Amino acid sequence: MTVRVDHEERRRQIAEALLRIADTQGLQSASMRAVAAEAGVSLRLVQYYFTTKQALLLDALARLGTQLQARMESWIRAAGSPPTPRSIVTAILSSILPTDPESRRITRTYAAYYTLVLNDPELVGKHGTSQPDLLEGFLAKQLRAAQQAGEIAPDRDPEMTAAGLLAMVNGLGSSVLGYQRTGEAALAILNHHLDELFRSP
Amino acid sequence: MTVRVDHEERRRQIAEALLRIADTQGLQSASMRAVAAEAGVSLRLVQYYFTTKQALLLDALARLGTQLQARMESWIRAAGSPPTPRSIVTAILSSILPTDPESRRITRTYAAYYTLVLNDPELVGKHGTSQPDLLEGFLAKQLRAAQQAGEIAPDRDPEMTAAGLLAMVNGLGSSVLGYQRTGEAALAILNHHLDELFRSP
DNA sequence: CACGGCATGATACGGGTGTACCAGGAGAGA
DNA sequence: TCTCTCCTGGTACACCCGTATCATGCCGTG
Repeated sequence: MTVRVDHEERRRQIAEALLRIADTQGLQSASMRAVAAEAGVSLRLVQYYFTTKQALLLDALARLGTQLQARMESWIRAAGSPPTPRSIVTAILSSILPTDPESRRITRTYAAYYTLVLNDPELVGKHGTSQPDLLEGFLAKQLRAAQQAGEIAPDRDPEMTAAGLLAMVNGLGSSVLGYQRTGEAALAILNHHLDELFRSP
Repeated sequence: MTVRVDHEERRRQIAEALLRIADTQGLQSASMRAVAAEAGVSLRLVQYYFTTKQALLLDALARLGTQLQARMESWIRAAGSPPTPRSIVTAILSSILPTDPESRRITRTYAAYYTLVLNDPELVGKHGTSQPDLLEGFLAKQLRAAQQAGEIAPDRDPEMTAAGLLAMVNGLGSSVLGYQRTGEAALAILNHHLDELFRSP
């Protein structure tokens, strides 16, 4: 029953080669041949495990999402015990900011995919509700909890605040990747706004 | 002394064809041939007026910047007379949000250029301090004025707030372009945060 | 032992890309 | 009128792309 080689392992190896190229040279440089070379396999093998390029791109994107989720969960775990709503919110938002090599890599690659999707919407569209919406809801839930604990003014709208914070972090990330700001500066801006948000009314 | 054809007019015609393609099909579809066809001229002419593709890209980007600036100034003018700091800030931020065809076009095209620059930093790097920084400073100045007028709590840091707002609008724009939110929803989120910011302490 | 399917390699095909080259017409200055 | 510079067209070149095709090992199963 066991196949000769581990398909999943090969697919992972190839998909991660794609992500590596997307990070360092951009997605437009991630040709089938380049991915094959980066993964150390022949072009034919890339075709074999991912029939088409779009399939490869989608698979790699899914893996990237998994990586980001793992990173966020790790940061939440490291946020302190017991976790408070504020520490969770801070952990989530900071983990997205490109402040270290791993987050830089993830953010850069996401940005590359973003532009790809902009001009080919149905490439990724069928997934229905996208991850950002789920994250936004989770964040809003934490904000509401903090609100009930009296850490946030009661007249703040949790949904709007969550959406705004997420958008801000996204924009800050863009500016960091665009060399307009350092990761530390972006983090300082984020923390300033969190301090402003979390102060007893 | 006058040349036979108006060089500047031809260059504008070609560069705007590039921007039109970048908006509708993405920058990667803006090949020399496609731009020539869109502008209704021969490939040779595109080469003649812009020797290389990079020159064409840079010229078009400069024009895009001019268009955005004109839009912002127009919105500030329309913000009401006399303009208050709050109306100016609101006008600037709303004018960036992709809520109508023109702003959608500008934002989309900027996003396309952004990804291009990500993997070729020195393409646009020599321009020194970039426009966003200037805008951030201007915004901060308006916030400080509002602060002195008592419309904003005095313990807010104008620079940090300006940077945060700008990043938030940028992120909101991304989500609108990515079909995660409508332009109206993004505007509502922005206004909610502005209401929160501009309330007498 | 034979055989059928999985896994791999080499290479071909049609098309698109940026750029370079060659040629010619048209109007201005001598 | 001659000439020279500006402007324009057509086309060729070398390269890269995604995909398809043909061939050939190897291994488990009958």
